[in-house]
Amino acid sequence: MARYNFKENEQKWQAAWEDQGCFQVDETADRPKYYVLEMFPYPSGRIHMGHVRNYTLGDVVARYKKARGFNVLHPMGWDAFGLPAENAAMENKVPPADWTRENIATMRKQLKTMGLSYDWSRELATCEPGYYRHEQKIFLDFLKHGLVYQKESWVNWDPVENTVLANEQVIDGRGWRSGELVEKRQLSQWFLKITDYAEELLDGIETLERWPDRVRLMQENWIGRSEGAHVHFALEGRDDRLEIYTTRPDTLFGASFCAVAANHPLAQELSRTNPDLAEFIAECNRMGTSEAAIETAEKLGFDTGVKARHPFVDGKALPVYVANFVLMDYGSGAIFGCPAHDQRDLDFANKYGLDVVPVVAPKGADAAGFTITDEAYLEDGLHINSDFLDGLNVADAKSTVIDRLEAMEIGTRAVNYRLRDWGVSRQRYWGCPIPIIHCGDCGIVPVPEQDLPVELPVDIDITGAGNPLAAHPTWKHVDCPTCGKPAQRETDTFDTFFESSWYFARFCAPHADAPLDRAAVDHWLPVDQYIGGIEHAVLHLLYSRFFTRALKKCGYLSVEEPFAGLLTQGMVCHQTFKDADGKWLLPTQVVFDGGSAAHADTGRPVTAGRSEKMSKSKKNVVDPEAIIEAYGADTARLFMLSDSPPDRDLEWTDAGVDGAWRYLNRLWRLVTENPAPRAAPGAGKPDSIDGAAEDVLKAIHKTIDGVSGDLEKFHFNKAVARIRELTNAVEGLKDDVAGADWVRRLGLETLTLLIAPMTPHLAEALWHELGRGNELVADTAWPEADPAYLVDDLMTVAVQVNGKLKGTIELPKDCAQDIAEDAALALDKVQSVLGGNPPRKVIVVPNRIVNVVA
RNA sequence: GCGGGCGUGGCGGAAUUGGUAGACGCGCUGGAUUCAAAAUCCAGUUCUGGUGACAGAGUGGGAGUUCGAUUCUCCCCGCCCGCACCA
Repeated sequence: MARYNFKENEQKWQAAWEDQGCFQVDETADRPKYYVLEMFPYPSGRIHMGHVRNYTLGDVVARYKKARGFNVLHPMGWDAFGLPAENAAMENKVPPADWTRENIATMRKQLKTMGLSYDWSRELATCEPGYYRHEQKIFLDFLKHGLVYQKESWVNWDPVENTVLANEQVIDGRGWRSGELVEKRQLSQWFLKITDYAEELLDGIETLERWPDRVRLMQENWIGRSEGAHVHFALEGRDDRLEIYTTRPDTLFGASFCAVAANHPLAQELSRTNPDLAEFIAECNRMGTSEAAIETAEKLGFDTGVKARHPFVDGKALPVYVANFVLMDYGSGAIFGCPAHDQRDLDFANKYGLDVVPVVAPKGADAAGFTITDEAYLEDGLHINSDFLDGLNVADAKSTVIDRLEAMEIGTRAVNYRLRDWGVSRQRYWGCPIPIIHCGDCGIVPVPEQDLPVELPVDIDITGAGNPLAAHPTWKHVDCPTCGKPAQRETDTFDTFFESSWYFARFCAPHADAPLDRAAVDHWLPVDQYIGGIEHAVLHLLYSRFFTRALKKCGYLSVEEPFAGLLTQGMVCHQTFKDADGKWLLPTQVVFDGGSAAHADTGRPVTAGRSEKMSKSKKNVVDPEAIIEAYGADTARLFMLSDSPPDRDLEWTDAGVDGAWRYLNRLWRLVTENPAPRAAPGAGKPDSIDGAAEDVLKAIHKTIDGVSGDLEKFHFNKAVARIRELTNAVEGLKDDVAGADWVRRLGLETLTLLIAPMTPHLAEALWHELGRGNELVADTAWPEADPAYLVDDLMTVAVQVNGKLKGTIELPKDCAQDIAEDAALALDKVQSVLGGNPPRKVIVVPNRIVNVVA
């Protein structure tokens, strides 16, 4: 029995695709466009199973759409700036550029063994000046259009990476890469005005119908829109006013204090003459922002002695505290506290002995007797103790009080967002230099466009201490482009999410002189289908949506949403093992003897842990290269698609891989060991076809129909199941029935075409075996289902008595209800249950079911 | 705390708008082939009882709507994910 030779075939057909330029695209094709994109990888060194899954999913979509007649753009590139290159430089004394380029070469080679249908002529790497010079131009355009500003601000400082992090990069108070607790520091930073687009980004979510609800919701929460009011409190003995933000202006009559953040200008000012306050503020800044820190931290306040005048109650003055739970970067960094209707305010009031005045009482409650002790009342109700608001419900009171505040010119209706502007400055070497020059006389001077790119210096010493660009002896020293006097370059580089925020647009014309080629982006964008991990739900995917709008403002493109469809794939998981000492073990270090596992070398017992995401630290990784070497790319691809829906986690199992491998060989044998199908193609349908062959013929067309639908909806696992079912049917077809050869051949051709997007090399080999000469499946159209074969003349109808299945009957399609009823009642089992009595009722659902109610 | 999702055989997972639960695969059992093994092929495989035909139960648990519920409603349990001192 000849096994399928995957090594020979995979090389052969990859070469054939490349020689014929199968996957190179152009804009002139007279076919509808389809842009499918997978999130490009960071070139960390080698591809991992997550890549294999991601790129297999994308490749199936790309090949399927191509077969369906679309002009498919399917590019690949490298998200090549980032910290690991600098770490490698420190450890191995290799320049980051060399390290990155070597990794790219390795990973490109690995990806090519997977047989992915990329247009490699469009490959790009973000660390090359040919890419980032355009990024610098875009930044300067953003600057011109008022989308960029610099400001001194409190930032998240990662003490391990020695750099600033964006809010989106702080997970649970820790750096998203380092895992270290983030500190607050004040630095001068460049910001992109993503908040200008908060409303648009929020509204745009509605239009993203082909995005997972989960991601849409996460972005919605991240943007965090709330409606309320800004209110200005006059301060006793001072000229300035305190501006607070509240979503409950209706509770103003219950106010008993005001509080400002530790970093609030008022707190800062007062601390200069008050050492105790200065110490309190310093303590606040030291406090972590992690979950644990927040949970355990006491709500602390420091009474500044300043009093705020109540806007409506003459003579009522509220103490102004500095409080550790008030955030400077939300609202205006100041609040008023209404203890009766906010739990945290209540806790604070109880701690510091402040008044608790209820101003909303449940409908029908005795207003005079309604008191609050240790649980705040948050529900709707009617206002009490509130002068002109008394008797109103919460919504009406809000509206009324804001009208009054506006009339008095001490407050305004306001919408507030949780979203912050995107700080893009990073104190790193391996990133895109920010094209700005700081001049003592002229201030901030953009690098003139003709001087772009500002290239990274190659002779760099990376020590890990501080910013290497700032430490370079000459790089930062330039003459001011405006006045010619000595000046200094900006030594910060961009956050690496900057590069990935527009690469999908660059792929449309990756060799253009301008950042984007208007005709090309107008043709290709938006990306029709984007595929990648859920971990970018609020980072990359939100930044890209913002960038697209910003690029539109600068006249680069016309779309607002970059990704029309989004598929978020699950993780690739694998069993974990620990030895007796609790140390993680590689799967290869474990041997199974009966039901128990033992260490391969020592024989000591091993505990099998739960399946978790493949990671080096847990030692449960499987190297794709080894799998492709042992089984071939098609086996790996098929396995990735077979077992789990793409958005769910996938459990890697050796048995599953074996199963995929066995199926490939089964199909191979079915084609190569059966002489009849190898006859020349194109023979007409024979006059006589036996019923058994006719059934297979119907199965063929139903499978085409079903698989097409599954692939449209990305139900790859169901498509594989259907293909295997058809394989069983074709294999089971007896030789001696009329028309068997012809039907079998059609079945094998169909199977070949249907499986081609998933196992493209095998499909080419089968196509060749089927006598197709030099025709490539990659250039062959998707099969069409003949509607005539999709319907059956006879339907199998289930018969139930009182909802319990008693048997099935064969009925002509769409037959009369009384015929169905009679046939069902004629069943012995139905009769025995009825016991001679007439049925109380019979429900007939045509072509599906007859339910007899006894 | 807020928001969202999920729960189906030994396992991964299928089941149109409510209409034959367990497709397809993995694993397992028995058999064929083989000197033997691998590979391959055939048969079986939700659970319980029964040699068997068959009977009963069954989609996390409990109630409800319905002729009929994995699917819809309510309550509870368990697991997972996101956000989190957001005023």
